[in-house]
Amino acid sequence: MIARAARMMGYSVYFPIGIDRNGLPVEIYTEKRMGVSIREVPREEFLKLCSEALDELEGEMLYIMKRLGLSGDFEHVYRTDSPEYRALTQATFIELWKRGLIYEANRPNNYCPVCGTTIADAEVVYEELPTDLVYMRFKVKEGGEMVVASTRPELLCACQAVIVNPKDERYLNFHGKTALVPIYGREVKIIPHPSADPSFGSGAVMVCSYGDYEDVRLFRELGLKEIVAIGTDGRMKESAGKYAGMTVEEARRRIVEDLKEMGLVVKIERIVHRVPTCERSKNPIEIIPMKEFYLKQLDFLDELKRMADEMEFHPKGHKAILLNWMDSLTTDWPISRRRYYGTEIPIWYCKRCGAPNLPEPGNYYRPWLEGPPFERCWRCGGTEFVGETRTFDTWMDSSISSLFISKYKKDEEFFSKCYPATIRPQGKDIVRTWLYYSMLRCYQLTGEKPFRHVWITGYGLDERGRKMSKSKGNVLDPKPIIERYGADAFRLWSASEATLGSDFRVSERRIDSARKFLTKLWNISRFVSSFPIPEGAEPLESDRWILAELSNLINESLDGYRDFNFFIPANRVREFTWNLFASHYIELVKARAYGSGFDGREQEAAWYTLHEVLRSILLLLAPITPFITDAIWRELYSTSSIHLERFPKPVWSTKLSELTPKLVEFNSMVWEEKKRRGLSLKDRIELEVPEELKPFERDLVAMHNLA
RNA sequence: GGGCCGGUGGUCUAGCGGCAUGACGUCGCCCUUACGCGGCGAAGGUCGCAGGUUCGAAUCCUGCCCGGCCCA
Repeated sequence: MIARAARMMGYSVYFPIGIDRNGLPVEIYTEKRMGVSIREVPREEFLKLCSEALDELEGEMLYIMKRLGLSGDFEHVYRTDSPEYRALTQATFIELWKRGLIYEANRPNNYCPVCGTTIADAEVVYEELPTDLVYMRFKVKEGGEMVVASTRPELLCACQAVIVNPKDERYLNFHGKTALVPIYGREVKIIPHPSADPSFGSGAVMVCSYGDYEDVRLFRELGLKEIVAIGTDGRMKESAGKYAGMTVEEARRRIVEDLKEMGLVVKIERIVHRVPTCERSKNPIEIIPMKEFYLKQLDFLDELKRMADEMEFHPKGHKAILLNWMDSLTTDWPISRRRYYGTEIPIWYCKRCGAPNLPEPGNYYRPWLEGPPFERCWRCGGTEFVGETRTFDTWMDSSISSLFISKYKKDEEFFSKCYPATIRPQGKDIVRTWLYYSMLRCYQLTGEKPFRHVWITGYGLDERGRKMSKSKGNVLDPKPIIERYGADAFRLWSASEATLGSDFRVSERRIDSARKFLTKLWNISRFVSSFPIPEGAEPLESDRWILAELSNLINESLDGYRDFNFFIPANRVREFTWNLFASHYIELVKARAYGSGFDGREQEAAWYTLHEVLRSILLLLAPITPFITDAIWRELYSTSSIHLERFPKPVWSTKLSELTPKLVEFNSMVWEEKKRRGLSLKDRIELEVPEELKPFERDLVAMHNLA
């Protein structure tokens, strides 16, 4: 709709179609679909399976896009997993590496044991889950004991401190004393710290590496020494003692049993707790220190916020989602992933000195499979290398789509014309990823914003108002719906269901009512088409009235189109067409159009106006319902497509629209009166036309058979 | 705990300072020569709650309640 509307506003439109094929979701889908595990199948074979699964999905997607009438360039579909695209991702990495924006660091990170990889904060989703809050007895070395509550008792082995709120009177005399960690017997300090909430649990909190981000912060702040409790396989490490090798859940269960036996459990409370989970696998994540590559982002936030001000948001309010996200960032972006189906990190390490060696940008490199395109290590001159096996976060690819489509580093002239892109359409759920990362990466590479307008839609909700998601299984397959109701009905429904940016409920009944409007439009066209199209005519007063309303309609619709808010034209055109044009105007001029009681000049005026209004309605609807409008257009008005036309202009005076309420009211009054008297609508009735409506008198008399 | 968005007839939705918009559904009547996938009409609302500003508030302000999303 955006592309079609822009074209009708006179812009030359470039609408590339791209399929994002990288990343975790693909791998997880493939594992399920093909019944394999990424860890059991050789890498090359797994990649092949992914690629096959993707081809299937892509075929389906492209079919739906075409069937829906997307007016993009299907001749040149691009894919983010093509060698050209990946070469660009790698080239931009190499460029940023050279500029020192990328570094490797070992720090606690979100780790999904199921996916087997580090993930970024943007990929973490919080889930309310029931959890046991275990109240445990800790002996105090200096005498006495205290109760510590935790949802993660299996992390006792990594406990390095106990904190209490400084104002919490229960623990005043424990400040600075030493607690003994149950089972492990390690001595840890009892530290007063404001982040302990006296109202949660016992008010005493154990600080472990790492139960949550708070722990990470406290370890840093208090200078504690981290103990790695959980390994990348999701199992307890040696530091857990007898629990080593168990899964986290198993260890938790066993350690609680043991504590109970030792009489150290005071009570267990069932609570609902916010648990960070992996957006892809839906499993709880662990915070595990790992060595990963990072792209600097914190240093750029001020500039990015300034850039956000230069971009126009549709709707305006959704810029806040982006700014909120920027404000919540506290670490740089971890960009390396321990997965297979993604763009490879183009690095070979020197076997002799370990130095990372990067190739020249421009080609697509697969270091896990191929040798390096150079002979010697830049640092020590070594000649043997080992390739990096990790891949990039998929957003490293997706975030530069606006560079790829504008032929960045490939075609200077084209790039200078097409970058920044005019508009980025996307859902509000990927503001923190696609939108944010695009801004970050494109700014770092070009110093410019990636696009001028950002167009953000809401979520699709199911009939009960829940957000649709693949994991909840409440997603609707658009294919059968399009087949049942038609693409135009589906498009019209999607445009008129909710205003831009707000969530919309998917209901078949409503899609069906959009279809009914198209039938109505079809029938209106059939009626209008039964009259010739006069070259020109002198409109009568009632003709000028509907033309006045038409001017209003055009103005309002174009306002909507300029904001790319299709809700406005979709609903305004529907209302105008059904409730004014069909109900009132067509009825008003039917007699005149048929020529009964009017002369030829007057008849032609009606014909002219009917066609003029229909023509405008079709043009105004063309971006929203391209198929039916084009069919009618070619039948009636042209041998060429409606999609080559421009929007109509509001050339008629809008003055007479003042009379609309009076006219509508009068017609209703007559219909009601006839009904009241048990008259047929054809029957004669004695009624006076009100003074204001005198200009329409002859049409009104004919319409209602007034005496 | 903080932020954002929303709360309007049975359902959904517009309006965001001046008689409450439209759709779906419900009910009744109607072969009116474009359309019964239709036409006309009707019933149905203390516009989340409580205050305040104003000649006037669904609309602005304050507080609260409920729902959703995001963040800590």
